[in-house]
Amino acid sequence: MDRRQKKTRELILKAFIKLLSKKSYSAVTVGQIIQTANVGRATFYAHFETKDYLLKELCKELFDHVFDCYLNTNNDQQGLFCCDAPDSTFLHLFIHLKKNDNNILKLLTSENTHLFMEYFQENLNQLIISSNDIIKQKKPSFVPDSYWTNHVSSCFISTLKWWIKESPALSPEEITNYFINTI
Amino acid sequence: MDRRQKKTRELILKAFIKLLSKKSYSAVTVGQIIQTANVGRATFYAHFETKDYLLKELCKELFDHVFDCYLNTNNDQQGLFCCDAPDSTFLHLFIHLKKNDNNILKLLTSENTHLFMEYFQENLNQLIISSNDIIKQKKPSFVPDSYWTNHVSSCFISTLKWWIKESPALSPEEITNYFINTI
DNA sequence: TCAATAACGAACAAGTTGTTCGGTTATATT
DNA sequence: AATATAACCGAACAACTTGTTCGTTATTGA
Repeated sequence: MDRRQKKTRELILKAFIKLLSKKSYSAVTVGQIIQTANVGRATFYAHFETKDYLLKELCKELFDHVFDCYLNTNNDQQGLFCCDAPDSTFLHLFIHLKKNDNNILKLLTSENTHLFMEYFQENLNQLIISSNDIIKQKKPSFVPDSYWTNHVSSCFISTLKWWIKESPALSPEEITNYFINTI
Repeated sequence: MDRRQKKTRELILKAFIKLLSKKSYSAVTVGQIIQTANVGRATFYAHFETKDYLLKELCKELFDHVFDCYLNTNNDQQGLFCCDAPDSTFLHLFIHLKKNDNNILKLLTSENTHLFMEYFQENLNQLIISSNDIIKQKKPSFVPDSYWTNHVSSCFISTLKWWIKESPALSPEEITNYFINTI
């Protein structure tokens, strides 16, 4: 609605991302955020109940973007990635995550994995359930659905973390290959 | 050495465990710990540099215990678990972790997974390298060693978390079965 | 017994979170 | 263009953390 709201919200989110690229989540203080964003203290708390909510909102924006890209398969030029090849879903995710490297991936590096993971898992559950990805068909019959979902998303996250930390030079395709074929 | 030191150390560790069973790591404050342990503030900081170090020490004690149990295969009565059956290592771990359920497993429930995981991974690396577990032989040739180690320990942790959260009634044997056969 | 050493606990600085409130500025509407 | 509304400002605030200091007291091991 109000232009001021959007502006302030974006300033805060960008300041947050900027700070997250320099230090870990728990090391970022509200004081630093409002200083970086050039925003009043009361304003911050008018927008975000707490720092955790800020992270959650950030995750929400990121995943909304990523998953929107995945679901919009009817776009013209984007058919390159959005095809019916069975393992394209995860490649797609790896590609998007790699693109925004410095901004997004820092969210995985430190102790704040928990919140990120929680949000990611929700989305991934949806994705796995609603898709016909090869991953879904690979589920062994002797494990419960929830175990399999949990397993897949955990492996995805750990692969992502390993990628960033150990071998950032590898391509999304190679990482996808590791991911799919170890499962 | 000094009896007082051991006593204080144990009081602090026990107070910490007690508090961890009620609330999450980040919600536990040093003030609460020293109050529960009946120990002076300065004393706490004489023993542990910081709260993170306290957790690390706790992890160290736990894992030393668990891994000692695994390595001491020459005990008399304990041959039940410590055999040369290929997948006994992880079953062993699941059993030990299940035993101390309320104390240890709470460490995995919340946002402090990171520190726990870090410490666990160190130990697991050692274990995987030094053992001839079936897990080691299952490594696909196309992935690097470090990726595989990371993968296995991640899956172990996520299985553990799923176990606690979703199906605590399952036996260690069943969980081990899930774990081994999805990898 | 006695010197060393650990624990006590109060007080402290420095930093953090989240709230309040009166004043200022931008916005949407008329 | 004028105005009511809503957002922002920012200073001040209470409450709580962390980690340190230091003089005093109690325990230990030799």
